[in-house]
Amino acid sequence: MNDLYNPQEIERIAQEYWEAHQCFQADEKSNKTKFYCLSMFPYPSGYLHMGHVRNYTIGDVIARFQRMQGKNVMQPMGWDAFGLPAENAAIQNKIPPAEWTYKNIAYMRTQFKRMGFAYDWSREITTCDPKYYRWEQWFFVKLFEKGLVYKKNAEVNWDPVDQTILANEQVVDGRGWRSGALVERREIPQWFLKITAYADELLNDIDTLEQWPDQVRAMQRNWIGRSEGTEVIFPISNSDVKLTIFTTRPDTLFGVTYIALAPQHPLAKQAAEKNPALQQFLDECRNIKVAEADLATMPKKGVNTGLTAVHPLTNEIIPIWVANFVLMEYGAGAVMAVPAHDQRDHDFAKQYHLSIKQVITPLDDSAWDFSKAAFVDDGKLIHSQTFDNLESEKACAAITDALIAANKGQRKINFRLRDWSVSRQRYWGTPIPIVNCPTCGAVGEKNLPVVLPENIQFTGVSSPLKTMPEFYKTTCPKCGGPAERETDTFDTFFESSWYYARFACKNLETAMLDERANYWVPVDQYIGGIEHAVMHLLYARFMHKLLRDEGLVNSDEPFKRLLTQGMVLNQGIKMSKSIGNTVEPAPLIDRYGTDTVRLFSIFAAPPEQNLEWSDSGVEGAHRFLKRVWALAYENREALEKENKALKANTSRFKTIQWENTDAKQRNVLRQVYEILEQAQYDYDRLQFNTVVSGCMKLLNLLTKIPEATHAEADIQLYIIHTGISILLRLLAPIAPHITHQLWQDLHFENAMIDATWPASSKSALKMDHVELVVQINGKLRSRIQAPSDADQKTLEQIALADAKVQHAMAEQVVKKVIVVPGKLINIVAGAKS
RNA sequence: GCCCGGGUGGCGGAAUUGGUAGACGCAAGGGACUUAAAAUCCCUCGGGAGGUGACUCCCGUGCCGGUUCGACUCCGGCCUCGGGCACCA
Repeated sequence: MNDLYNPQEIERIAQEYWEAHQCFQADEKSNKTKFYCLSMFPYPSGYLHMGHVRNYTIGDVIARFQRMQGKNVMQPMGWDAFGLPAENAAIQNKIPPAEWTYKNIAYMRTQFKRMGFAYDWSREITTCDPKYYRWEQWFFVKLFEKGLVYKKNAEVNWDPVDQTILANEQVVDGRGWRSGALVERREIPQWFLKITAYADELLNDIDTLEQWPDQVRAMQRNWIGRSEGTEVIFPISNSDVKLTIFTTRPDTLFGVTYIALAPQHPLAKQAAEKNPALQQFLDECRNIKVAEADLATMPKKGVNTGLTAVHPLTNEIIPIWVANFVLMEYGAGAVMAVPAHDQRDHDFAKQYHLSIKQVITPLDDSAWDFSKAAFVDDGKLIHSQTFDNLESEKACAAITDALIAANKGQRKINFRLRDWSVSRQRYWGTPIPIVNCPTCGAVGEKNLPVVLPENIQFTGVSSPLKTMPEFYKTTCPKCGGPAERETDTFDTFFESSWYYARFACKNLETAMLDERANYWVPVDQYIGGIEHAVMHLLYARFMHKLLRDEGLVNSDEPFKRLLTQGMVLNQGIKMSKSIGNTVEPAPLIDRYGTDTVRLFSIFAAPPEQNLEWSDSGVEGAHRFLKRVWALAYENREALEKENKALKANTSRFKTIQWENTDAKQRNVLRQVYEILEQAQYDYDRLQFNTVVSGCMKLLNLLTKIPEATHAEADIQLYIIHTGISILLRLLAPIAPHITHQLWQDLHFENAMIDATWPASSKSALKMDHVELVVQINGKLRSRIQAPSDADQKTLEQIALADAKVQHAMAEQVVKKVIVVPGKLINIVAGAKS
């Protein structure tokens, strides 16, 4: 052992030890409780950044902590290897996406290994590997045969110059990022998965996810957006066509003054054929990006179609408009507008001078100025024929019943959630295993995998697959006749929605999953960025239910406990290449070692919050580790000797007479155990930054143990021995290398990786006296000492007898005393009445 | 625009969930050691006022209001920063 902390050397030694003993290879044969710890796998962008370091350190701390709790831990790692950046790199550097991706993976793997993460590398998954995606293709064909897959038209961002489809992020100010051309919405046929068929279950099961953050559960609920309402049929005047709309406020039906259609609504398109102004408006709407945020923030506009509808209950004639804010994807792509009782309808009505008709009046009969705003709350009906005087809730039911009786409507549950579009018109993705046969139609491919050709030229104009007859020309699996493959590929969310299960049986070649998946899944702890709170997690939950219904897993949910960690910021803004404020982990590891970088990223902020980068904070973390090393070195000989004596059962620790020892010494030992208890609590609630604080406190305590008399030498050594053994084990999940080395050098039992978690000590924690705070009217006035078993009356008496309390009370009288045992006494005082 | 979070010293954050605001660390200032520097160690450190002094008092958790014996914590209304919004992952 060296008296200087040399991280590079000890980190190499520790990692070699773990490797040689295959410490992190998980199997299913253990009789310990299993614990599956999974961090969201990364996109292999090329190098490890601080966000990765933080994310994966958090996961590793949990995995190592659980292992020390005696669990059979599996912590795997893999690569979410398909995606847009590889195509962009291919255009820029003229390298095939596959080559670029594999090179990145190889480099990033070495960086991960350097971090000392406790991964079972034998389970590594790469999603662009046909051995992985063939099962995804197989499963898709199953779903296709089950009728859970269908094709329909959907809108995409179309770049007319590059002749390609753009991702939302590739559209900048309405123009293609490379060509600069005005982007258009274009309808193309796409494959969809029927996630809406599982909407109710996905919504209801959120209640079972008790160990997910409430925030994420709320976001998922809102995304699914279940709403109960009524479908109302409005016949079009002088036509057989009937227009269907969905509303959650049928009580306002008599206040409808116009109907608004989505620009993509078939009726709008039909009306535009004879209406050039309308056609121009529809064309204008084609220049809006597909993203909902763009739709919602642009100025509200509309055009009158000239068509009218007939009110189903009054037979009034109602004008039909087209409005750019109506979503074709939601409800029926048309809304009944009630400007008196809906703010957006109100704004639109004022803008285009449409009439506003009040049908709801506030319950307290207060006046409302409808020229200023809509009255959107529930109330009492007026101007609604026989429904007058009904309150909103009852009126909704009554009006819906009347519509049903008249055959003009029905009850309807609507979801905001839309079916999952899994087609991407991109090259670098999993080929969709569908063959289009001129006689049989779309047929699922039987001969799997459909391998993506990797050695290609990628230019960014269209997908190379579309120009490769050797790829798309095939024969129909059904009739054997000539046919063509789909050239679209899957959304990369598809790969990331089932990888967690495949880690259980990565090399399985005869099936997608086997019984091992049921051993490991559900994941006990899933860790990832809050940016994945809705889409990734919802798709993975959906996929899990599909796997269950196919008999491949036997649980309902994939992730038992979820931790969503914050981002790494530098000077208050997200670290990013484009802003140029990134901090490279590699040079820091070279300089301070992995343990320092891990320690800092754990200590600087709680996992769920954003982390502010600080160079001097890293120095501080390093300083702490050096002090830990120094403390161990100072006590090395004594501890080594004592540990050997403990093994030989000749230690004098057993003979210590605690009752007769100085209170100062017992006090130190009590604090050691208080810190241990707190750290345990913090580990359990995943607040690791305060675990580090606790370790720092413990170190400070152990370096300042009060001078012991000669007779207390054994006691002092006992405290040091206990303190250091607890400190090293508390720190081991966070800084595994230094603790591995010190544990060994001080001759503690076993290797640190196999050490057991420290047990608490009730006797050491026991206190005769406690300090309580005395408040007067909630303000801190004094502190008192009291026996820890004193009752409320006694505490009250001690508090009132206190000199400072008496001084502060002066002329006031006691009105009430509140006693919080072990904490405080609050005296409610006031002037004599 | 809609949904979901965050806001506490000069800075990162703590306060076990309504009970001592500022733990722990960083930065800063002062001191020790050193020929010097680095490293290390010790002390001070939210703001204001008073006292020679151990100390005492007042203010203070984005802003305004409320509930409570007591509010960083709960409720209502704002301001502000961030995440997501279906083809970035």
